Amino acid sequence: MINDSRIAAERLLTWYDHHRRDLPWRSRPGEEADPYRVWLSEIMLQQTTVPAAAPYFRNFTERWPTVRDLASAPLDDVLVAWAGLGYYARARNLYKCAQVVAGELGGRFPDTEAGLLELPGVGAYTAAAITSIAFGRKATVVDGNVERVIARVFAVEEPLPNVKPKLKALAATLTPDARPGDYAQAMMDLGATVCTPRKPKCMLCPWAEWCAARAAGIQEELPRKAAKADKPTRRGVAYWLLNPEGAVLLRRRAEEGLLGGMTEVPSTAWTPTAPDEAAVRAQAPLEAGWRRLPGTVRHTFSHFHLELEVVAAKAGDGWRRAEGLWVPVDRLGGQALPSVMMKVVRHALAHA
DNA sequence: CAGACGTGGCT
DNA sequence: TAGCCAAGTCT
Repeated sequence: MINDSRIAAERLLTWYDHHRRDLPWRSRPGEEADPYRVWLSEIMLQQTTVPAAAPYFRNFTERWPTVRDLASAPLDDVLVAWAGLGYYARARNLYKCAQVVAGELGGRFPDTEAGLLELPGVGAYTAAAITSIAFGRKATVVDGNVERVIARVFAVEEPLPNVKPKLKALAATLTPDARPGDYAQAMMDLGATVCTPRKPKCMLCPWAEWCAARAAGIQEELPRKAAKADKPTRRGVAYWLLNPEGAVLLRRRAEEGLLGGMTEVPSTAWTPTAPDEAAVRAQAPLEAGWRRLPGTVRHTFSHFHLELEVVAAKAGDGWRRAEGLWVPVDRLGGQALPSVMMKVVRHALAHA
């Protein structure tokens, strides 16, 4: 058990100094942090791995070097740039947040947790991360990594998510006054590289000698988690429609909800049982000689599986009556197509 | 407050 | 293969 939090923090920071990773959003030692880059990276990293976020971060910062640049961009450009990263509400909130900061806040991010918490898309974790990393002020950062480290060090056996408040309170008892940003990143790095979910590398851990879970031999079992509900399957039919000019019919999804504001290949509703012939005809964007393409597009969202059949047709003279936007096939890359829709596109291109 | 909300990589 | 997992937030 850790009985001297000051010594534990120093030990962790020393470990961090020797194992600091070079990440695109991380400032060099001694270099002043840019709150915009810290904020942008933290939003992108929510529920997202470092390798997945890194290229997006590079693209965003190259295109929009400041929060004012981002706020000045059309929302659709931001959604196109975000396409493929997932959790699209983050992109919409990112844009809203940029408007607020560039507008009423005069281009400066709040430098307190309470102030940051007011911003769209910024919750407890992100507020603490920006406070400590961007502004060098003390804050207790608790993400999934930190929860795991704390659950193990203190051998907390109650399951997540109910035990979150307790883990945060325990984490706060360890947070030092010195080097807030480095400490926050050290805790997360420790969880990401040493105190990993499976096969933790306890031999490399700066806190191994104080770890209660390790002492009890239960480090791989912690943190315990409540069982998750299994995912239902929904089914639908997507419509691949080409006009005489070789353009594809796409639509913009509703601003709220799943894939909100993103572009899609038109489809029937996604329901537990596949739509029958009549339903497919009724929901088609146009009367046409629809023919079924072989195969199935499968995709898994956070809370359900999706199976899409694809039907294809060439639109006749009345093609202008279809609702949506016609996009030439070679310009689909400029659309805000989420991954599931990219799968549909690839499937149609391969089989149509 | 439990459920909605993406994706890709790893085991 | 099927499930688990990643620097969470919003409603």
